[in-house]
Amino acid sequence: MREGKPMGRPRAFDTDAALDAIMQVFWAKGFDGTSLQELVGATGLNKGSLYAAFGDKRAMYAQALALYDRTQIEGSVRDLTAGGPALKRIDRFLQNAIDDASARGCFVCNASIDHAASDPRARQLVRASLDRLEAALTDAVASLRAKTGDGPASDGDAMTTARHLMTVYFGLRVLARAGAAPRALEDAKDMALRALPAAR
Amino acid sequence: MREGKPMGRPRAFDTDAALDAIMQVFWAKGFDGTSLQELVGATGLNKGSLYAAFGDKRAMYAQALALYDRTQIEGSVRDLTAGGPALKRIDRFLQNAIDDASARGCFVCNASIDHAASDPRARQLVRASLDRLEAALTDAVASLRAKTGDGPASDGDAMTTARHLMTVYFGLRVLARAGAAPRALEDAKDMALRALPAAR
DNA sequence: GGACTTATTGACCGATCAGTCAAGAACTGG
DNA sequence: CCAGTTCTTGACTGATCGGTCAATAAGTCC
Repeated sequence: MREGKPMGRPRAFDTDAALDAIMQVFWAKGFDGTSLQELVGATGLNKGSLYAAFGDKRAMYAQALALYDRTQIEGSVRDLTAGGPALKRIDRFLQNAIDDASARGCFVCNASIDHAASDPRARQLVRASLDRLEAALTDAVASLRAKTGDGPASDGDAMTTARHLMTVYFGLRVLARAGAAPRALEDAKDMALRALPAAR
Repeated sequence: MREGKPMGRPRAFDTDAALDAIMQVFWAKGFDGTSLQELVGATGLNKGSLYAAFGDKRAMYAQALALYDRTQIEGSVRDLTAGGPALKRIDRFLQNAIDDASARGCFVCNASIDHAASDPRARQLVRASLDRLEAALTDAVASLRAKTGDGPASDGDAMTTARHLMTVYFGLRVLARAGAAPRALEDAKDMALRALPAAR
């Protein structure tokens, strides 16, 4: 389905591109820090079109979060579960948080503090992204253990380790956004990697 | 100095109590999420008095952050550097982040994402609090190593470990605010503690 | 070519935003 | 008492907030 053109006047703009622009602004400035005017400026659309296409501000934020999950989180998940040495995959994952030059941090992390506390829909999307990340990290840790043959390596242990890594990841995101020295962040990362079974 | 009463009409309110009320609101709702009206409501003062006593909104936020440092951060620093088993002190420090029922999280952590990115003054205060925490954690880790006699225990190693713990702390704060299951957070905490020299 | 449907546009809405100010009240010093 | 100083109060500002709407444009369907 969805074959023939819909009736009525066709959209004059690319919905995906507009949502991407919206995501960039929310990502950098948060929910309360972003005004409709800024979204108008970033997308080049006018207010009416934005509301018609995406709904109200909360709905725009939710869709921006969903887009972040579909692109950025999905990218991290793919990298974490791809081939190659698992230790390297995990290292790169954490290093990305340190190297983020844009200082926007992680949208999911920002949303956790910014808006997820007051908006159930945002909270739900954040939780979904966190679960996906946790699963991907668990996968990476499990393949790490499998390779090094470090005991029976129950899934529970792998998940515990993954949860630790995810906590470190979000901590790095916060500290990076606070302007911590990269050296301090790399110290934290190194210590986290040293706690991995393969590094024993 | 500051002996005789000042001239003019005396303040009818307790400045410290008012600032505490201001801190509570900013802490829970962030900078952009807080309106002057809410501060008026929380303090019981009217706008004019607030501006006369604390300056504009940014200045109020900065003073609220400073108060947080003087009270909450100072409390954590004291607990971390107090007597008793160092492992227990560190454990309690992390557990506090997990047990936070108010879901306000840590004001410094919230500020890092919320406002420190756009306000140099706030950023500076955040950095100061982070440094204090890092120093206290380094102290706790050092006394941990000293007790277990785990090698020469250079200060550099202790600081590296402290940075890891601080990263975990902030990660826990974010995930707790996002509504993560306490079990997941305790898993992360346990893994972090297991990486400590005394636990080897 | 109408009838119908949808998108665009810019003006418009009331509410709220951060911030100011003049007038009066409460104090000290003489 | 009066002069000087500071604090309180509430009304007020212009700007901006999120959100709506009627008029018009651009398409499809018959």
